[in-house]
Amino acid sequence: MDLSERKKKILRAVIESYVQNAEPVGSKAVADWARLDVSSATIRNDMADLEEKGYLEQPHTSAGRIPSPKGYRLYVNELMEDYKLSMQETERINQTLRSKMKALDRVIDEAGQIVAKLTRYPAFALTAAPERITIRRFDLLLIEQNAFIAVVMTDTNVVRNKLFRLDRDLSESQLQMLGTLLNTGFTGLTLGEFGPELARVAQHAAQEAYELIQLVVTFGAEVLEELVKRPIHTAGIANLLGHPEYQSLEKAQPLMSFLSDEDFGPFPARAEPGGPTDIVIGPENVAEALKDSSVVMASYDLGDGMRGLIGVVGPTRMDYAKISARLTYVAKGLAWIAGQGGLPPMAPPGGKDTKEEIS
Amino acid sequence: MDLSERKKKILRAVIESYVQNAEPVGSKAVADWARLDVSSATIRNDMADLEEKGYLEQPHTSAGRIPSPKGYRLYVNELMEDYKLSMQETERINQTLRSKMKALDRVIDEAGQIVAKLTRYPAFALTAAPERITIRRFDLLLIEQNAFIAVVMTDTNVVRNKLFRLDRDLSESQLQMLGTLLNTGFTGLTLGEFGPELARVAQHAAQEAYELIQLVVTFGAEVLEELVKRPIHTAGIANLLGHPEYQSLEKAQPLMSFLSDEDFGPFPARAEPGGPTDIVIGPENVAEALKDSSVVMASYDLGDGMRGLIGVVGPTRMDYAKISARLTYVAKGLAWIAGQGGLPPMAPPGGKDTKEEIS
DNA sequence: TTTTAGCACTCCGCTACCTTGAGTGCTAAA
DNA sequence: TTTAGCACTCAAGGTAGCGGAGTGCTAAAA
Repeated sequence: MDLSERKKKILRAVIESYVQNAEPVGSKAVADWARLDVSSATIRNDMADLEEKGYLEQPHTSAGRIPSPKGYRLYVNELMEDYKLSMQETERINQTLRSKMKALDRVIDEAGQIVAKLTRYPAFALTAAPERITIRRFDLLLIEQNAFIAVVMTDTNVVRNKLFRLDRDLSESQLQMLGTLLNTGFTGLTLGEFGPELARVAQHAAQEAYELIQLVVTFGAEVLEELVKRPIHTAGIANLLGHPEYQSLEKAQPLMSFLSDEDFGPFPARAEPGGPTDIVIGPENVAEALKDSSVVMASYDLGDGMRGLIGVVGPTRMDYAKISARLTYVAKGLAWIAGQGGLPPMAPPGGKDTKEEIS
Repeated sequence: MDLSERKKKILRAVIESYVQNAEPVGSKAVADWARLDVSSATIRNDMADLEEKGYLEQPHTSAGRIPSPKGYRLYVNELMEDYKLSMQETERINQTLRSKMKALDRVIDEAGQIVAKLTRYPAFALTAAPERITIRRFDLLLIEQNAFIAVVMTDTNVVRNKLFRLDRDLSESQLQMLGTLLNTGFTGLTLGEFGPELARVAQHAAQEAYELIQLVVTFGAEVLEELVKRPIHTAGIANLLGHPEYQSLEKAQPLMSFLSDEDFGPFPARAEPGGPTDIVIGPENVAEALKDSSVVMASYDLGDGMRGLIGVVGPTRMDYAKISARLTYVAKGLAWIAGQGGLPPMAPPGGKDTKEEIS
């Protein structure tokens, strides 16, 4: 089932031409595109063969060929050359990351937007917490007689706070006691273990104290839940419309709705942090709405067991090489920021050398 | 320039039919819709008059009439009857608000999504801080020898935190001193006043201490900046495609891009908190991309000088009454949540038979 | 055996044309 | 002032014809 060198070149030419022009590619076009010193008739024969083998498709007789998902897959696995980011590109990404620099939380929220702008495809970003995430510590700050701030920190170093107002007064020492209770009773517990422990405490503690405990513990549970549920942030959904395959509303709408739906299901994030991007082509997607589209995603390490995932969704006709390169670069930048505790990268994280490329 | 009673009825019939069916309305249809005991010919004459006066428009000769922005304006100001939310609707909104209940911060972020789902139009949500917002207090929590959490709270009771990691160790007492410095030097300052004060401190303080101060103060400035800049959260942009006026890509795309653009400029939020909704029809909008669409928004009070704004964007052909009622209701719910310090409303905030006031 | 040129064939996309029907404005009568 | 009648207009939808790109096949050339 091995393809001859020439056929591979033809397949590659078809894909790259189609990626650029979004139009079926004819034998003549291939002859011009790839400098194979054979006539279009020869290429025609080879293309017929490639179609029979399932790498190419024909929208209709007398149209050119377009790559099939299988064709894209072969391309991604074997034929694709690494795309080198140009100096301008890396500089642009660096600047964006630097200017958008805020608390890491926000960076991740905004990573999607950055990627969407960068790739002109809709993007998504999410963070994945380890399954057994727990609260590491509670801190309580009295700010008025009847109001305090609860600050909780998970064992993955995520910090969240919430302001509580009560209808009665509270002393500093009461608050300290409450803090001690929380830190001894409710740290190191996973989400599911909160309920039983809370019930146990309900028996010992006074009614008043219990109410406070419940309040703060509930908040802690919400934090854990949010992290475990890993909500997906999407950005640049409107970018879809810029690409010809989504010009017809019937094509665009389902995908847009799918992406708008806050939780489009736990992605099968196979990609290893820091590793190569994960490319899922057309029908390889599980979600029905993605069957005609491709997903490219990069995973990165946030430290403390937390992982981040950013990716884009687009037509199967994507410049996988370029998108991959950019995603990887942004992912590296984010990991860098996380590792540095918030300092933006002042130089390209990966240290790449540059090659001329068409943008 | 006063219209006869019959002409008003005709105008209203045209608008309500058009809102429902999205198709130009003919004289015959009006005759059926509104039970005026006159023939279509009579209505035809009146409609011609209404067109001459600028309340109706004709897409082309031999089509029915559609309302002009001026017509909608008259309708909204005088003809529209208050829409009563049904029991099911209020119950549904209540449930959503209750189930989405989290820290107020998140609620506001999600308010847009709730509204988008509720109205089937794209929605936006933002909060507006008073101009002269300041930091009320800093709290620093040591969590490891070389890491601490900074918690800042504004005078509008917004609380934000950030984790700092250092490359050297820090003692509890050092941190306390730092906290005192911050709380004496940098509370009560507006964004612009940070710089000079920081410069002043730079002269007195030791290099080491200054670095720390700068770190935390910068974070405080970021918080203030975020609140003042009031970023707009949008949701449900894909909802646009569900409406016939955005079926053609040329119409939909500019608006979608506009809405995707994180900051579509400071809205002229004329609406008073708790007051009636603000309705901006078609060309009344300043933004070019909105000239063919309408915006309905409701403002609400978040306490401490903070205000929230939620709204939807849709075709000029909107059911203004219904949308207004729903927005007002959600806005009231949010104000309620804010006022109650985070407790979800267990009963409709306004009473079940609430009549929404719309001027 | 592989490559090439030639040629008939297919089918999409475009334009031009026609038909249909809804809705109008106008006129003259009630 | 209202109504009925009628000619007129124009968008939408359907059909026919064509031009062109690209194919598969065949037979000759390398």
